[in-house]
Parts: sequence; structure tokens; C-alpha cells
Amino acid sequence: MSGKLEFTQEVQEIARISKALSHPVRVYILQKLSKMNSCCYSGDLVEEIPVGRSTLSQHLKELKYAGLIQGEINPPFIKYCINRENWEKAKKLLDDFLNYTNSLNFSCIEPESLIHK
Amino acid sequence: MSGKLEFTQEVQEIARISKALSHPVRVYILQKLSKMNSCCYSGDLVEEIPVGRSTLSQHLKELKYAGLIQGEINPPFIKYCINRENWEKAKKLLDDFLNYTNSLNFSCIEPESLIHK
DNA sequence: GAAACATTTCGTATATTTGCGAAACATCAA
DNA sequence: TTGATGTTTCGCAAATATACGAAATGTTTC
Repeated sequence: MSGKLEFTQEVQEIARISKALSHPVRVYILQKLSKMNSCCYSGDLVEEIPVGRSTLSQHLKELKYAGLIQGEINPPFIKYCINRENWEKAKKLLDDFLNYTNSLNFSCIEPESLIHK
Repeated sequence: MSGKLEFTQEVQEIARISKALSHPVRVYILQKLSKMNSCCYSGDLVEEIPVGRSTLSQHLKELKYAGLIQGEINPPFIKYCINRENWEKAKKLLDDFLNYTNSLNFSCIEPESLIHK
């Protein structure tokens, strides 16, 4: 009985969502889409994001793969918008993770330690 | 005037924090530390996490570098705990990001599209 | 059908992340 | 001082992420 765990579904999901949020381009896209409650064309985004078209497309693909956005074909454009259902799920998941915290604060002294220097 | 932005401080911070949360080992550690409101020894963690000692140490290092935990030397052990101040900041940052969302939901039709297949 | 357009996929190069074991480091106990 | 213990750093290998331009895809318009 080694005691080694497998990670729970929850832990793995949090890591997966966080990974999708771990690049400025993707954060920017999500922020824009979620704030404006509307959709965006890839062409609009490439105007304002300092990255090439094909790179942007890959980031959109990752967000889509993560389930956080969805694309609607509207020829000759493709409109992207937040996937509300999954966005709400992600929100709840991270919210719970961040807020289930005992807010008492004791016994942790600022280290000044050399560890991990 | 190309219109290309630099990313705001906020966007970059969100990406940076998210990156720290983007691995199950690190999520597990943070979850444990934040829930139990106490400290943990690296040796305790290595018992339950399916990863070697040196690898665990690197993950702790990353979390420390990201400012989310801190280590207190307590010979011959090293006690790790949440860095409450930065944890609160991270919480607020992600919370705002996740919740400044217009919750109306219109014009986004489930795609069925082949894009990014 | 051909040209024009928005976007994605492919191929490739580079950088970063993840993982491990061995060795190093620091502290305590004898 | 020597050995035991807990932890980190080093050196390396393998996997993954990021970025770009060129070529391919799909659609509309002429």
C-alpha cells in the first residue's frame, strides 16, 4: 500500500482549464469574447493581437478543443464566441478551487529562506 | 498605425497565474495547502503524489516562484504553506476575469462546423 | 471555371516543460 | 567527525508548446 494517489477528476479538470488560460493570446481572446457578449472574426482579432494568422488560428483551435469557445461559419468568415455552457462550468470549477480556503492565517512565517533560490 | 496591441499587465498576470495552475501536481498541492490551512512537508507530499522527489521539488519551486506558496525551514524539514497575500491577489484576478461576463446569450449557434476538426 | 478572400492545416524550427536518478547540500545526532 | 536524514540542484532525455510562412481548403463573385 504505497499511498500514491491518482488525481481526482476535479484536479485534472482544473489543470486542463488552467492550461487553456496559460497564454496571453488566449486570455485576451476569452476576455474580449466574454466581455462583449458577441462574436469575433479571426480577421478582427489578427488586427489587434501581435501574432501571425496561423498562430492565432492555433490558439483558437486550442480554446475550441478545451471547449471554451465555439465557431460558427458565416461565409466567408468564421465567427467565434464563448461556449457559455462550458464557460460557466469552468467558472464554477475555478471558483470553488480558489475559494474553498480556510482564511485563518497562522503559523506561516515569511521564510527569508534560501530554499529554491 | 498597425493597431497591434501589447497585452495589458492584467492579461499577462492572468496567463502567468494560470500557467502555475496548469499541472495536476501543482493543483493538488495548492488544493491541499489551501484547504487544510496548514503546512506540508515535501516528504508528506511525495507519499501521496505519483511523482519522484526531485520532480516534486521542481513543482514546489515553480509554485514558490509564482508567489503562491512559501517555504519555512523547520529542520530537518521544510514546511510549505500558501502565501496568503498573493493567493488572495490571484483569486481576485481570476475571479474578475471569470465573472466580468455579459450573461446574455444570443446569436451563438452551436456550430456543427468542421473548422478546427 | 477562375480570381479573390478568410481561414486552416502542414512542415519545420526553436523554446519550454516535465521527468528521472545521481550527486550535492544542510542539519541533526551520535 | 561521521553517518543518517530530508530536500534541492544538476545533467540529461523525451514530450509538448509556440511561432512562422507556404500551401491547401472552402466559399463567393465575376
